[in-house]
Amino acid sequence: MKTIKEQIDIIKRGATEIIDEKELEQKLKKGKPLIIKAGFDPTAPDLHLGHTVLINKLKQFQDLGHDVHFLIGDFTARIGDPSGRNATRPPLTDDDIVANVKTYCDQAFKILDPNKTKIVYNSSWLDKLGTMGIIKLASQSTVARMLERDDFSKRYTENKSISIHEFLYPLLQGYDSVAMKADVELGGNDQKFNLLVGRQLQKIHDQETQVVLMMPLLEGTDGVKKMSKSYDNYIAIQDTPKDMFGKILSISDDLMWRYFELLSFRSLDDIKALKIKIDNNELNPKLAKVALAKEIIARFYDDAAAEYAEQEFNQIFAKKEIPDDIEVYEHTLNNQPISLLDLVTQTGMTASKGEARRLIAGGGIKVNQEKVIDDKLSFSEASEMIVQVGKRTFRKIILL
RNA sequence: GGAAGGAUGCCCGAGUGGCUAAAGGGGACGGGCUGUAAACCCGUUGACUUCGGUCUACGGUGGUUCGAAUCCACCUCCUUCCA
Repeated sequence: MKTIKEQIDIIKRGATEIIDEKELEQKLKKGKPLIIKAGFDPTAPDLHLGHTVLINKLKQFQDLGHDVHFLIGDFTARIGDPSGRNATRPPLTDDDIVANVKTYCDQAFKILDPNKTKIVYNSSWLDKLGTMGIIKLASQSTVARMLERDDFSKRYTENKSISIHEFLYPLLQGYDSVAMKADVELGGNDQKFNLLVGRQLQKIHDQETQVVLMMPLLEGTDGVKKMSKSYDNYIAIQDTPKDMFGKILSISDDLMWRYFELLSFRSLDDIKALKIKIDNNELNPKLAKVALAKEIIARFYDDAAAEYAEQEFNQIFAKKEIPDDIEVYEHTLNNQPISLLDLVTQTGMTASKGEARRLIAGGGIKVNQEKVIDDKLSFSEASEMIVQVGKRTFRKIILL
């Protein structure tokens, strides 16, 4: 059993803010496992590295002997949460939710211990709330209070619409904490308001207030926006080792440190030492990035997969060779010649013939390692070729 | 319920009858340079095409006109002010 000081150090690592640290200490002093709450929306079954920042933290709590509750926000998912986005999300069906939750857990359990994790659904208490319950809940906060939330006040002053039910989400999320008697709630930085509502409501319900632990939002591979599927800047847990390697290598050097801080299990001292080496030109930043990529791949696959991903990467990009396992596409000629434009579009390498034409004009398509110059190129004889679009899309095409 | 303003391509945004597949910016993609980094430079950014054009597209539906993103009518949605 770790001392309270040691526990707090582990809990604090990487966190942006804890409200309130003293309360946390007091809770820990009781020596009982704490109820740790973290909510997930079962809308996007693809977990990405951004989610793992939080899951890693849950894992740490778990290792410290606390009681991790993985909260599935199935109630809200069935309504279609529009918060933060302009476009409303389509509501999910029950079947969708069941399927999503399964994929969710499969992925999360690559980090968390399934035997020590309780999965709870907020529909199990929110369904019972009823209209009166919701109105009562709504009476426990105020419009002014809601407008304190950044995105609400911003949208309000910008004359953008805010639906009434959006005010309900923080309240429902807060009510989850009441129903769960949460001791600690984990959330992203952007969740601060909602997390604090939990404390407020617990107070009203005469409960001990939860400690709120905020983790930074991980930037996506573009280094600017938060990692998110909708921005297409994410590295999914289910990405192949090859994709993971490529995506991690393509992040900027600045961003690499952020990833080290939030995703690597290396000690902070270790990371600092690495940075000093690079600053002194003793180490190519690329090599640090390779190490990071391999560490992460090994976490979700294994060392061999990480090794192989690196090899393949070097083959394609360093040596500019062609990868081993290329998707094969067969086409039967039937005495009809086929144009490269058609071929490349049919295989899905380009979205349209127009795009293919433009790519050729810009020198972006190669056949058997040769840049294609003529966009009228076509093939009439049985043959085999490697077609490359851009830097990373390869296809082996067999003409019969 | 009354009044006013608005909706344009992936996003923001200019455009008030033909020269508009629609300025400009962002993003994205491709090329160059590199370490598939950043920065920078160049190019592309609706589909089809026999490369002559054809079709689709400025919230929706109709209309005026030789011709509409642009004018008119109705509708939908958003915002503001008044009640």
